[in-house]
Amino acid sequence: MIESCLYHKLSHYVEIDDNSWDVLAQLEENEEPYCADTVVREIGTSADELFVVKSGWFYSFVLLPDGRRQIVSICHPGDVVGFADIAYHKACDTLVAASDGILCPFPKQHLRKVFTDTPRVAALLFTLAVRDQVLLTDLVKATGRMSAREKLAYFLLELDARHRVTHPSNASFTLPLNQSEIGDTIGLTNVYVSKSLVALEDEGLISRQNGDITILNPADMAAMCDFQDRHDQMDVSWFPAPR
Amino acid sequence: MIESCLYHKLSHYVEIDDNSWDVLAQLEENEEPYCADTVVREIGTSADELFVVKSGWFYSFVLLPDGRRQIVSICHPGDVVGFADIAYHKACDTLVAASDGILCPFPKQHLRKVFTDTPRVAALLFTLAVRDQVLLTDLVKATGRMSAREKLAYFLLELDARHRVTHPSNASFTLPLNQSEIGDTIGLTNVYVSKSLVALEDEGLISRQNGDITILNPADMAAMCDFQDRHDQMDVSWFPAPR
DNA sequence: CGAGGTGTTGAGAACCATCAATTGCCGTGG
DNA sequence: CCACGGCAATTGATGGTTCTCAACACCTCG
Repeated sequence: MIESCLYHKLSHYVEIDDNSWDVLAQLEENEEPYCADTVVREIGTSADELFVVKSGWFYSFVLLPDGRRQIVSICHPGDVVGFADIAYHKACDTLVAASDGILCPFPKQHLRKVFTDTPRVAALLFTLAVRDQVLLTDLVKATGRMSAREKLAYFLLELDARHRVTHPSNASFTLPLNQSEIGDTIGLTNVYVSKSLVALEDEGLISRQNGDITILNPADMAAMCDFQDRHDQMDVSWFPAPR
Repeated sequence: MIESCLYHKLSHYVEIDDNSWDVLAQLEENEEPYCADTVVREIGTSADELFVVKSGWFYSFVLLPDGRRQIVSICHPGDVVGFADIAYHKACDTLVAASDGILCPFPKQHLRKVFTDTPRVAALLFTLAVRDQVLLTDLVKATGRMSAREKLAYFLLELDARHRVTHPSNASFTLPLNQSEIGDTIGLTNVYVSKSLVALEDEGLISRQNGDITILNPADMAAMCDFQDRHDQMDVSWFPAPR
């Protein structure tokens, strides 16, 4: 059993038997490196592949005709990318590399075998997809109903929570996104992201040192934006038994 | 084979063999009626059930501590509700009846049998869940990056598209939501929803007659908010074959 | 007739966007 | 080594979209 990001992340939630693992490992058979800011897959092009993130950060976004951009998903090592495209023939968003990184593409058709042969893995993938959906409801809540400072508190706590799954001890994390990208995620301008970050820092809620973020007061920040950690656990009780 | 909302809706996308249909029919075995504005399931309570909507409209929302509300999903007859809760032990949102209606609850544990015995149905449910995810990305795009008028154009077109799946000929549809609920969906106040609706009407894009909405100029409205119809088709090419 | 829910309209204020200028940083090339 | 350009972040001034508060009209239902 090879060590992998996907395994590392999933084993946080559920015990993966050898049979399931063989199937999962097939998803990471192929590797494709990408440089920062490279487009992986354009919106509207054929959506016949999904990806496992092996290293680096990626994100996907949609554009309005006049150039306004909304980032809808940020992807870290161990994440499965492209669930949204399973239901459609064409990609619903554009996927780009936020930093240098490696993706493992696998064909959508591969899922057929997963569903027929290893229902437990299918259930696991289902759960991952559904978790993405919950993350999106959190994002809707933020973009729809929060002030700028609350949006940023949510954004930073969410990245922190995700980081903690694989790095439980780290109090701070590196943020390889610029302020325009942050704004395009939570619905602000780059200018107001800057002003709000300064505000959070002045209040003593966070500190920053060249790209690294430290959450100084998680409790107050979480109260401020009603934050829920979606990454610490999942419900696997209904999963089919391992073969 | 009994006629049902679920069958009616799903058969729009994929041929459902008898074996699959038997499994799906089990999801609708039990019925529970709800009056308008009744809470079906509170956020934070045990999430061990999913629902098929048999009749009426339902929606689910989250609240911020100070009372701000964000509606994250609107559910019509034939929809499966509660995918988000599959990944967690506690419900992530509160589900209420928007109008009088009937739900068919079924236990989450039921999915185990679906995944082991009927992979094709599992794939179908997976696809429905993923479609919900795409609808959420559309909503994020609207709340994060659109003006009030654009948000409303998107909102109305989305409901219209959903309505057309089961009522292809109808040019207008009934909207059993008040303007506060509309605002809580797309991130506006009830006051500004009113003003923006009047604006759309003045421009000749829509017309209203006591609760019914008619989209007068779909093309211009769609261009205005870069609308994509997510309901006209789905990709079922990768599904396991019927048994 | 009165009460409550819903929608409309107006005035004022607040928050965030827009525009513009400045700083600092880094890599490049003279 | 220094000059230069480009990108990212910051800061300030101004303006606009939307929110808030308030009043009023309408309808339904008691």
